[in-house]
Parts: sequence; C-alpha cells; structure tokens
Amino acid sequence: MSENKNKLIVIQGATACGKTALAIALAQHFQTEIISADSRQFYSEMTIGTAKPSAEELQTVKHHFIGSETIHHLVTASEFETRGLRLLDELFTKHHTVVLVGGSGMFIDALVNGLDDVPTDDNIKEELNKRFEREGLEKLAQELVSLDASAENTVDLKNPVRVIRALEVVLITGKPFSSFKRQQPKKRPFEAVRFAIDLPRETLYDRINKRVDTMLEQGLWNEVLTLYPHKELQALQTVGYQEFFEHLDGKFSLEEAVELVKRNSRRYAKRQMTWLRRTQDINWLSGQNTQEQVNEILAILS
RNA sequence: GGGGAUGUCGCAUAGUGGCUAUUGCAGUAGACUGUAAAUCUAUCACCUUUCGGUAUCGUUGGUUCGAGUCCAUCCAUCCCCA
Repeated sequence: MSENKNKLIVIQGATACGKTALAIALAQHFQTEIISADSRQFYSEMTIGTAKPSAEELQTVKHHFIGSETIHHLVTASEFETRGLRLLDELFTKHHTVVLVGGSGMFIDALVNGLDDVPTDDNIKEELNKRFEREGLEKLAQELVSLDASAENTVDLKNPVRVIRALEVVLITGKPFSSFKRQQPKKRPFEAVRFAIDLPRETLYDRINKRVDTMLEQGLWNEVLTLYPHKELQALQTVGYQEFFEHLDGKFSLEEAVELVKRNSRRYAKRQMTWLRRTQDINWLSGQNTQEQVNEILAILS
C-alpha cells in the first residue's frame, strides 16, 4: 500500500447488517466524513423506509448524499460517480481518509472502479420504453440481435431493461453495447480499501424482519401515504413502499403487505450478497458486532 | 362412547385407476456497466460432475396387467353428537 495516497475505506454488506453503525464508528476514529452510496437514502422524501441514519447519528458525523436529492430527479450510478469523485476531491483536501458506505453495489463500484463511457440518449430511451409497452420484449430483442449479432451471447435477451439499454446504445452509435466495455478499472486519485460485513443468513433475516416492524412503529405508514401520489416514480420502486402502494390499490391486506416487505427485503439482501461475492478485493469481516469489526478493519489497515 | 371429515416434496394447493404427481409461496444459486431497494435467469424428494439412476402421496396389507386415486386396517388431526 502506498503510504501517502489518500484512503477511501469502503463498507458494504446486505441491508440491515449494521453498516451505518460501523461507518460512523470508523469516521469518528479517523475524524472524517461519510459518503453514503445508497440509491434510496439519497432522497429527502424517503426516510423511515430506507433506514437512513438517525438525526443523532447524522449530527455525530457529517454525511453526504443522505436526503440531499429529490425523488423527482433520479440519481443514476453514473451521476453518482461524477458527483462522488468531485466530492472526494474536496474531502481529501481536509482529510486523509474518507469513509464510503452503502448497500448499492453498483453505485460503489461506479465510484471505486468507474463506469465505462457508454453513450445515452433520453429521447431514444423513452421511445424504446414506449415500444416495449406496445410491441413487447420479443420484438425489441429481435431488432437488437439484427443490429448486433453479438447481443445473442452478451445481452440477457429475457431482461427488458438490458435489451432496451443495449438497443439504445446500438441505435445511438451503431456499435454493440459490449464493445464499450473495457473490463478495466479506471485510475483513481485515492486508494480504496474494501470491507464487507458478513452475518449468518439466519441472523441477517432476523434483523431484517425486526427492522420492518420497527419502521412501522416509527411511522412508516404516514410516509407511505405522503408518497403514494408519486408511486410511479422510479425512486419509489422500492422495497418497503411499493408493497404498501399495492395494498392501497386494493391488491392485498395490510398484513400481507407487511409480510411482503419482509420477504422482499430478504430477497434484496440476498441479491446484495450475490453481488458482493463476485466483487474483487473485498475483505470479509467476521466480527459479529461493530466493535469487533472496527478492530478487524484497523488491524488490516495498519 | 357414537357419527362425520381430512392426511400429497417446509407451507398451501391440483390430481379420483394408466406415460417423467400439478401449481403457488417460502427457500437456494446466479446474472448485472446510465432504472440497481430496479430488472432478469435457474433450481427446489434422494443419489450422480454430466448422461442418468432410485424413490415417493400418514401406516400396513389387499384388489388390479397397472393405485396418490378403489377396499380393509391401524395411526394422527379436526368437527359434530353424547
């Protein structure tokens, strides 16, 4: 490890595994600030259901990207990369070490390793989304393959989001989506040291289930009601909200909605772990509580 | 004590004589480059790396060329009458 390089301590892990507490403890130890990489905690309108740090916690350590955005403007991984890098430049003038914490694997990877420079066009994207509604996936997938034969092997043709994006890129550039991937991390003016909290599945699921109950006690329901008019926004395609919206639409009972929130949170956590497992250069933390984890991290860093 | 009903892979559920016993949920594994708490795929009785092999419908026995399906028995659960 090069000694003088600024250091970015990255904390990852499934939802409800204790990332927030660990990040705060570390930030306090290093007298520094926290950048949150949580694609839902960005938004000021969603608080309880996204398990943002508490007011006290936010006072203890300065956080960035918590409630700083509005649901009416979707923050993409790419935008997060750009703005995150700018913010890091600024923070590293004051601190040698900064903490990055969050559950959105793709956003963290974007900031740490970079996204390749693939073009995008809102008009084309919108048009494709409309066509998907009208013509269906099959049609778009066929068109994609006719324009880019390699898509057959490189694009998940059963996944509408992937097909539309790949098609968007070919239509803009005439080149295959896959040709833009460089498979190489971008150079960064800092050294990232990555850690992930690893709890036994059973413990994790238990924490998730309990946290949903806590959220309800804290008034999640009221938050849901205020956001219901905006339920179509992408930012609100979120576990812990969508299920209640559907209940309000009359699809199932409140009790069932609660169970679905728990189930979907468990599935989300599982997907997060799948993402992390294939991520390179992760230091897995075996500590079962924040203090143990802090000690592990400090030992590795020294 | 008498009568009735039910028992299918964790849960629910289809199946009343005939190829590999449905389907949903839960669970498990995976994919992911500008929607990512999104979106999508696979798997889900047992053994096997694959091909494939062996089972199974509460129990035991029977009828039948053939039984989850029919008959009997026992066990368990539930309901009603006492």
